Amino acid sequence: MQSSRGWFSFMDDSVTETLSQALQGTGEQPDREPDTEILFGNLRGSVVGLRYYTGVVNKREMVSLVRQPQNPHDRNAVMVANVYGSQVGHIKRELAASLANIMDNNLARIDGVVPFGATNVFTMPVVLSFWGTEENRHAVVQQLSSHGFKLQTGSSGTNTHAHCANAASCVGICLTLCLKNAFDSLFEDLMEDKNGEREAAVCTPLLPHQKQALSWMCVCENSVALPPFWEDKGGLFYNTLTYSSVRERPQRVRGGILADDMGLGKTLTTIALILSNFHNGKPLPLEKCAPRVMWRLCEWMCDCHVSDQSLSLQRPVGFLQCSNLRQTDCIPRLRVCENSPGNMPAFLCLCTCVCVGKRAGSEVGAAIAAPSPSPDDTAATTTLIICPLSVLSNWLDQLEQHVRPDVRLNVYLYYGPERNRDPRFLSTQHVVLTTYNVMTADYSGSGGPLHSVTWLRVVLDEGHVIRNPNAQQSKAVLDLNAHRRWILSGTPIQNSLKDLWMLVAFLRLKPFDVREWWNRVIQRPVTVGDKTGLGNLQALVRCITLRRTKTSRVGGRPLVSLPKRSFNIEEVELTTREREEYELARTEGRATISRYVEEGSVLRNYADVLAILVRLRQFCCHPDLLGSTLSQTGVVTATPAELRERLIERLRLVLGSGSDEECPVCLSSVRLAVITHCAHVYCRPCIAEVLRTEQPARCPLCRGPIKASELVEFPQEVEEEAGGYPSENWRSSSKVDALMSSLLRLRCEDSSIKSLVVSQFTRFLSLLEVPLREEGFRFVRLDGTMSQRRRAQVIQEFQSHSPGSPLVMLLSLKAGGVGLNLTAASHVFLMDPAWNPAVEDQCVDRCHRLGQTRDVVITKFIVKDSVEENMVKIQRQKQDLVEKAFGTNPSKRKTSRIEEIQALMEL
DNA sequence: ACCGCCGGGTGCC
DNA sequence: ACCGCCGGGTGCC
Repeated sequence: MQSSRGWFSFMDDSVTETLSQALQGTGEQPDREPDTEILFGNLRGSVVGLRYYTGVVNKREMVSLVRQPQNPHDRNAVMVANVYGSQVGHIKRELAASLANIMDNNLARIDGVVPFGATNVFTMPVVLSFWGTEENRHAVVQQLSSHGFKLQTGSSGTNTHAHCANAASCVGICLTLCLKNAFDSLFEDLMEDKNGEREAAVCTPLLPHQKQALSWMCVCENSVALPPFWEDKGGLFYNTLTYSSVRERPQRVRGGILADDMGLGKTLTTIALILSNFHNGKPLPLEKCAPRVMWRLCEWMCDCHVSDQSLSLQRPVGFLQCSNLRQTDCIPRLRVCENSPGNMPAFLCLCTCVCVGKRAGSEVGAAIAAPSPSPDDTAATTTLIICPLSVLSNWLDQLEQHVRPDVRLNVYLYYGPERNRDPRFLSTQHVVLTTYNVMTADYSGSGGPLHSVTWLRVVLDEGHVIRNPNAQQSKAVLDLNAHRRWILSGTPIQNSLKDLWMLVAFLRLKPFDVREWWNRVIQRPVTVGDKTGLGNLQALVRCITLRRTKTSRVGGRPLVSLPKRSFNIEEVELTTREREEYELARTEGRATISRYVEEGSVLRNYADVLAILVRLRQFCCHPDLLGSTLSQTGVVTATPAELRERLIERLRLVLGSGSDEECPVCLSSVRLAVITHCAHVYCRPCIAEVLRTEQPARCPLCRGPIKASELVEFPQEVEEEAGGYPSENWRSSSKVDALMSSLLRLRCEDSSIKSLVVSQFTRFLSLLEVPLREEGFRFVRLDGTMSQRRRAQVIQEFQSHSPGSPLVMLLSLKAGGVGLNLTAASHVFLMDPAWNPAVEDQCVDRCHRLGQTRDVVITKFIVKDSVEENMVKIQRQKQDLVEKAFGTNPSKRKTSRIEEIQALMEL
């Protein structure tokens, strides 16, 4: 179930990057991507030599220009090809000389459209559009005019979005924004009733939305419909966007993108698809066998051979997590595998996960391959599933769990050094499961066993990982042979349309699998803000994608009904003694900060300010939280270098405490924190973007010069001084008391209710262990310092419903990935307010999600009359601010930040 | 190509 | 005739 943290941080970074680009985007950065290109103008030219080539075009058809530097007659030759790549002719010599120069120096991208005269015999006209970055405009115009050609500018061209072309401002911030909105609405209609439902061959009953997805997938696989934008024009097939036509029917890939939110059951639906839609819409013929659990136990017990003499087991082939087998039965007999992949729990064992013998290999294979009178190519019988390593065990678990125990599905785990690389063997399996890494390693640019098989179906799990077309794994994936192709991904579009191209290319959606047509027909029009382009994109996505979110509704009813959740703020009164101490610290802090405000040096002493704020926030939780390290030291006497050192040290302490600080660039929680020389904290990707685009680079907060080499890395999770607090020296606090009385009351009312206790301060979690232990609560703790393995253990323990299982989980606010599943808990106690409400929401979502059976109650403790109260007020305005921040400039944001601090300190 | 260009044939009106 | 003009041959790059 747990998705690797790595993928999520990857996603978050790229989101952050987009955001930071959006915030800084002025369109002036040199970027060769089509997004930033503008139209220089159009030029009428002619295509000659038509009679020598077979390529034909239609009226208004788009054509592409291809340089032919090796042409023996003219090294400037520019070939003209139609959408399908057939040569139509050449650009006339004189013009070609000029174009060659522009193309070879990459000064502009040149699109061609044949406006009319498509049936001419000897030559035909072509309208060329020149696209490039503003900085190259002059060179292009110059180059053309030196050959006596003049670009036509204005809206007279045939290009539909020419009117937008001169508005360079289109390219910058507003563009990114309108794109973002566009993405949001891209999927709007996708959750609608796609088709009826279909019965499944799995033993787990499918939920209605899963049945719906299954039948949609079956229709996608079985239908022979044309791909979008193609029309059958009596024998010829005509593309309504490129105006091209072909004689052979353009094949629509049998497959698509299942883009449901995480947790809606993409894996289960896919397993059901494999079982129920084999050839000609018939289910996969499966051999009956003894219930599989017995098989498994046999395997465990005899290690590598089985009592049933008719089957002989393969050699060990990989690693298998056996979490849903009877572990207690098997564990004593397991061999612990020494070279198991690092992030898998140690209870993994070397085992055989498939039993394939002579019988299974030959007879079953032959039965499946029996000839049938259908359009299906029945030679292909195997489904290849490729997934990240982190979800491999999930697939095995789910196959185990959902396939009826009395049938034998041959699943081969293509993983590990001993894997069977024989393509003939692989193609006799029902399912071959492997990882992107194994596939890519095998491929290494040319082929490999997986590329020698023609698969019935290829499934890319977490398919967004192939969004970078330059990555080896993407190239390898494109080169697989398959009849049906599926992408499973909760987030098919991460940050740009470019992500989608790779998916479309994988699905071989004609003609967009060729980058140029994708760019010309979809990407550039959409980027330039063309309404038709966006409509086309929507139409395209709609017919290859099914996406539902957990809030989607189908036919007016919610897709999945989550239990209610309620949110309370519980005000905590400090004791007189605490209040005195707090006021002392506050007055001191106020004095310091108000001095900075008067001097106008808040941002220069930002680290100091943060430290003061964190100190007060910690005080609200527990007076012992503030380590001695945060105490005030002399300020005036320090040299600038010492001051800087001190400030940076302060920041390290602030971050080290677990405090959820905000990145001034992306306005969300700092991820992969780095500290600048001038003592400000940013996400690494955010500041990297500043360094990349600004010359010379300046700190977005104080405008001081920054250098990449001077950034101080801050380790992701720092080990706070470990060890609990000795009970003798321990004292309580008002907030601790408030929590404990809630927990005790809950346990009294219903001892089966489990709670999450969340704080951003890891030390606070340690402090809380003492009273929990004293009151006899069984609890576990999950924080960022724990190994992947330990986390899995803790989660499993907490999620367990057995009588002695923990009632409380102490959870650090930022621990764990987004996918963390803590549905055993139905109460959430947020011990301290975070800057970023989204982080709190995320935390709550860990238990308020699919699988939660109880109503969820969230309690947030806020100390009355304190910074915390002010933080909550600011939080309320936060969403507003974030939205406005898109339109405001950095200096405005800087001011609002100072105002925010003043508000916090009531200055 | 119902063009342009080339180069040989030709040569007052 | 070291030209012009005519008309056939010819034709992408």
